[in-house]
Amino acid sequence: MLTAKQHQLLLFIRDRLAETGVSPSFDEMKDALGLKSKSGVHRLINALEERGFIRRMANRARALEIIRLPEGQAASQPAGSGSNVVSPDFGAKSAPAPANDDHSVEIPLHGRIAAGTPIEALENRDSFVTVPMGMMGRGNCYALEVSGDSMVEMGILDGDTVIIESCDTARDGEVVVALVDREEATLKTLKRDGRNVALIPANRDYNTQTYDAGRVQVQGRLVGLLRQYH
Amino acid sequence: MLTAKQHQLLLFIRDRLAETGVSPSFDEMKDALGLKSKSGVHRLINALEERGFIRRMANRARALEIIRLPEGQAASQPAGSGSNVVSPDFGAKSAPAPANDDHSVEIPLHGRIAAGTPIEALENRDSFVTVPMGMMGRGNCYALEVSGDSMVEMGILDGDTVIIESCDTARDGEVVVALVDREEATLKTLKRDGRNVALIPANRDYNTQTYDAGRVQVQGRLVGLLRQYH
DNA sequence: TCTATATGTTCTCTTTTAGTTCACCTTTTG
DNA sequence: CAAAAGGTGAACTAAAAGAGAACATATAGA
Repeated sequence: MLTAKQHQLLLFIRDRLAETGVSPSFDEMKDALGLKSKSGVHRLINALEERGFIRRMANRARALEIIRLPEGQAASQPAGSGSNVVSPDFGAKSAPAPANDDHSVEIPLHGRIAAGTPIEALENRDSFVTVPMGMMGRGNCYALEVSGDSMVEMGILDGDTVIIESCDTARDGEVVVALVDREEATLKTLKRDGRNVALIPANRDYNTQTYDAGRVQVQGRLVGLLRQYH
Repeated sequence: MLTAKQHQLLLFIRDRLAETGVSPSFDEMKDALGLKSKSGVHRLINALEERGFIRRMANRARALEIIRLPEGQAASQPAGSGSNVVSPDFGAKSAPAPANDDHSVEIPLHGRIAAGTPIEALENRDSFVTVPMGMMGRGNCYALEVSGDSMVEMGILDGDTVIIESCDTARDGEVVVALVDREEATLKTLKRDGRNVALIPANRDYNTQTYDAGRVQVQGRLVGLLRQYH
């Protein structure tokens, strides 16, 4: 899964975070790995992000976060709503009224989904997302956080939260969560072609992958999307 | 995740909250960090809010609240409210449960917005949209339905519902609802250029419109987006 | 209602720190 | 061998941080 250097860097970041609570800068990581240029670090960081081990805020200093660790070691709590989140108690002045009836539901956030990597199983069962009722499908739904830009041309951006309705079949042209070889979960448009199944990204920089139908398993279909701007 | 200063400030706020139950004022934070101006504190607070470590109420004095702490340390309970802590009653919940608490709010759907046409005033006062709490800004919010494709390259598609926080100013680069000549409302990225204001679409087929600042009135800024797939 | 005080927000300017990209080279590995 | 991973250095861009002042807003009391 990881190369030696990537692994080394990941552990260094973890230690720094645990010790000081502050992520290391590229220069510090460069020194820690004994490198002389930080562009190497840059590439390693990209690799770690692509593989779903860390998350970071684009163009922000020291904004790294560890999402999981390779085999064995326990991952730390991800951002967002962990168990220690406390709900605010806004005094409602001109504030909109809380929706106390059945206009919304909470569904579990099962993790992140990226092109070419498994869903992080994110066993945090205490991660939930509130979703407007109307956005749910009929079946059982859960949420995933999108990682990567393989679907940008369909308006699905990195960081978006997608609502997935569990199902094991899909119509041609639907966007689905597909598991390939029981390993890699991806969010793609599905098209069938005889015995083959095509998983089509919405980004010119990525290629359509075609597999034998037996290798692809549909896990759900896209029914909604939430995005927050900061 | 955090820079040294951000981390330092966060811990200071936590300690103050634990000791006195009251959040420190900007001046106190300024002194605690050894600064001579509180504008720096303001920026740090914004960074902490953006990263999801604290929450605050707009224009309220000493209204900070710690949501979580960086790796390791446990978040402290907020002063006044012990009752509204998210209860860890997972396990029995594999089916989505209705959200009967304050995780979502209903905001009015004010109509549709398109490039170059006024918002259809949609005086249906009975149109509401349910929105997850976390997606709201701090101010007064309302929803609009997007019509047209002038923002597709930012992942805002025809038919999407956008959440707008009412405000009359915006920072450079923010996506805003702008009223031109008190007539045409559009959803665009705003950039200032001296006396002029540019409204930039996210679609190669549309042109940036530049107006004298006096002709453009900001009505709100984009804070969230909802999309349903059928 | 007016006003003083405390507090929070914005703005501009400057310096420092940090992240990104690129061209090119070397090492490792399937 | 070829591809992928790793490494270097430099130029460039952007964010963080500090200062100081003007302005906005909330609250309580006259």
